[in-house]
Amino acid sequence: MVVTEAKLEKPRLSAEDWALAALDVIAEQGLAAVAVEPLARRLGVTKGSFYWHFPSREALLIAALERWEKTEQETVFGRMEAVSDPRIRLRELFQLVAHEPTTHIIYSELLKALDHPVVKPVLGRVSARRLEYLTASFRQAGLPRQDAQNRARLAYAAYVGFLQLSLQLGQPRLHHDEFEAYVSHVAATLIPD
Amino acid sequence: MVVTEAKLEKPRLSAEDWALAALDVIAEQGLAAVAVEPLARRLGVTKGSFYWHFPSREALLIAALERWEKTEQETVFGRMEAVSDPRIRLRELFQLVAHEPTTHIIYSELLKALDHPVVKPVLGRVSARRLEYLTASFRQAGLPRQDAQNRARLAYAAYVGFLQLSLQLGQPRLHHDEFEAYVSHVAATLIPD
DNA sequence: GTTTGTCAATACCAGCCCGTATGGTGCAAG
DNA sequence: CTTGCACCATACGGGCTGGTATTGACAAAC
Repeated sequence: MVVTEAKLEKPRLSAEDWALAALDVIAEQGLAAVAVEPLARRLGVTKGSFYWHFPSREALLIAALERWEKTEQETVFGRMEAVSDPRIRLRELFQLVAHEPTTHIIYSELLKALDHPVVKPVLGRVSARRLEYLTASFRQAGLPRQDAQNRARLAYAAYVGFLQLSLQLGQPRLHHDEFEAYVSHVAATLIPD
Repeated sequence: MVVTEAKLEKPRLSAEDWALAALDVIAEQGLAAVAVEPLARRLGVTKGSFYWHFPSREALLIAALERWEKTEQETVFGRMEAVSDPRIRLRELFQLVAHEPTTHIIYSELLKALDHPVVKPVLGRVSARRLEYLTASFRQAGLPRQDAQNRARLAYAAYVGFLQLSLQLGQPRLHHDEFEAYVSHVAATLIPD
């Protein structure tokens, strides 16, 4: 064998390992917590390792966000492209928030770190893509163009707000049945007949 | 005269001056930027002054948030209590976001700082009060209890999301006419006939 | 006019982090 | 076996911040 893929014994990190670890920290404690030394401790090494793989902390953030943006696009859009009926797609979107929340947690954390110049363009692209997709879905559902655009803004704002309120604030602490009822209500309210 | 109220010549700060300055910094650069030494520089004094008024940085945050919570309640609710028609109240709420955004900027910044243990209970109370108020308004507008609660959650999530997207991300960069059209659309969509 | 209380300047230490410089491992190819 | 590369440890300097301690200026009260 050319490469021994036994990662458990000798960690021997790669740049991608650092990027993944950074995304983990973002999901757990936010982007501000992505510091080199704590990350190194977390990975069982020291800073010396990090500065071999990356020239600076900012380079790590860029790499991590780049990676997240790719997987995000594949995950969310891949799952939603499969559904042809636009009315059901919206239900799927809100379902995803509760049932597979990892990507959305990172999105929510990045939303809190928009001050950082590296984050803003990434989230700008992601949000714009999602908004366009929503607008197109509402058009397919029968709304005229202006209404579809405004409805998409409303729906996406509701998505973002619900993320912040539930993940960050833990405010509407809904359990399963309540959540399903809420999703149904949202769908009935926002999706045209 | 007992007290010389000439604040311009001799600053001679009080604890409230520090709290107000802290709120300014929160609105401008977020809660993380509220540091003692930069604040002192901003006020033209040094740390020695600060630690006479407050025992710690956290005490300053508590005082600032306490003050914000009070004025927030007076401002927002005072403005909304005046309107009797619940359907118009929602329009007013969204209008406030655009036309008098200072309080909402702070709310948005605090939303980004929910990690901090001091922030969470404050925003929890504020959000809960607003949600209750919204729920009551929707009930007054004719919705049954469950629907009113879910509609309030939806409306408030849309409010929060729009705040984050517009203030932080600058994503839907709407000018006046577009914004008015969006508000009308939201009202038409969320408010029952 | 001395005392007291309020507010502020200065100096200082500890903690955390970024980034650099340099030396030290292991493994794999020649 | 030794050379080289990939990866990591150690040590250091500098910056920024929180917090403490001490002293100083200035007004009002007595």
